[in-house]
Amino acid sequence: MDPLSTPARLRDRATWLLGQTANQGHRLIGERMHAAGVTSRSYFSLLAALAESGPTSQADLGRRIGLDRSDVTAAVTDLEHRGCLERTPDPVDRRRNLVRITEEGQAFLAELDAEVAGAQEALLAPLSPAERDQLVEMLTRVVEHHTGLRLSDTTER
Amino acid sequence: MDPLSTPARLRDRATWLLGQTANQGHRLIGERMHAAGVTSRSYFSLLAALAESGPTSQADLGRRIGLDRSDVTAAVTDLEHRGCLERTPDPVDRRRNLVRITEEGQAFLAELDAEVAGAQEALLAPLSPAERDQLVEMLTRVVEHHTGLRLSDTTER
DNA sequence: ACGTTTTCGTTGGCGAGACCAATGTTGGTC
DNA sequence: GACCAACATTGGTCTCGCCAACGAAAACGT
Repeated sequence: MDPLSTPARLRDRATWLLGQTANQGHRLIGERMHAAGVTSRSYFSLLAALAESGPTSQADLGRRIGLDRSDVTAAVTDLEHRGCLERTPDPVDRRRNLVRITEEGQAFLAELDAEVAGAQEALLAPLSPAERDQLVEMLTRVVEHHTGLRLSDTTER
Repeated sequence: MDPLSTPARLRDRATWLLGQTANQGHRLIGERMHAAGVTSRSYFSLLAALAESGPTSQADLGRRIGLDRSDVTAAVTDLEHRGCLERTPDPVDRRRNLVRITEEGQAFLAELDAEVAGAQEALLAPLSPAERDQLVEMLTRVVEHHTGLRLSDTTER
């Protein structure tokens, strides 16, 4: 009837719903990041990886967050100019650049982290806390199944 | 510990999990579409919308599946060359092109539909049927909340 | 009846993201 | 010492989503 309704073949597909939901999440995070002065979503991933694992080579950094080495280079260069991290040659292996987060970068990460947390809240607003946990658990299982990664916290029990 | 593990700040976020899952679905569908001779994912959406609602203008078509008018033009042109649809000027409103699906297009849609269905199965393999229903229901609620659309089948009770 | 506004299809282009290739440098291996 | 692998960097391609502008045509307001 409604000439503007979404085709049933789309709206019943989990893949389409996942794409729509992921788009909303991207949009919410993008808006908040942009307000914080960041154009790329990967900056948060980079800073988070750095904060959690100390000085790292750019290649490891990219492998960890699923970013191409070339894209890591560009992002690290920009973040370096902002004073969020330092890039120094590794004295042990002179092929590598040791990237370490600065205090300024940690403060910026905290700011972005708050924005990201707010985006979660906004995205999952129509779901109860129990449902959100359920959703995260199911998605974790699906991602683990297809990537072979272990995302579950096996260490914190 | 593991130097290649995903940062906790990412793997615990619903937005990141949704993005990862959507990417997997995206990849599965892309592979199957490519095998069927289609490079763009929007072709399925277009054919589905046409099959479900009869002859439509390109603008309505785009609004329905969330595609820009310019991109609709390119896709319709290609699908027309493949013989999947016909594009004729609307005698009532001569600004519009009436797009209608051909029998060949319906057969192609059926083929793509089978591929898409297979991708669902592959993506949600680690979930039980009840969990899949739950996931779809929750995602539907989230998408409805953010888009204002009514995706639920209110007509089929 | 007529000027204004809106809609339509089309073309062209922009920017972000993901990906790939080549290059020069350095480490490791045999 | 020769050969291969990994690193960071540059530069390129391709897809998507989006926007701008255009001419044609319909709808609207007075």
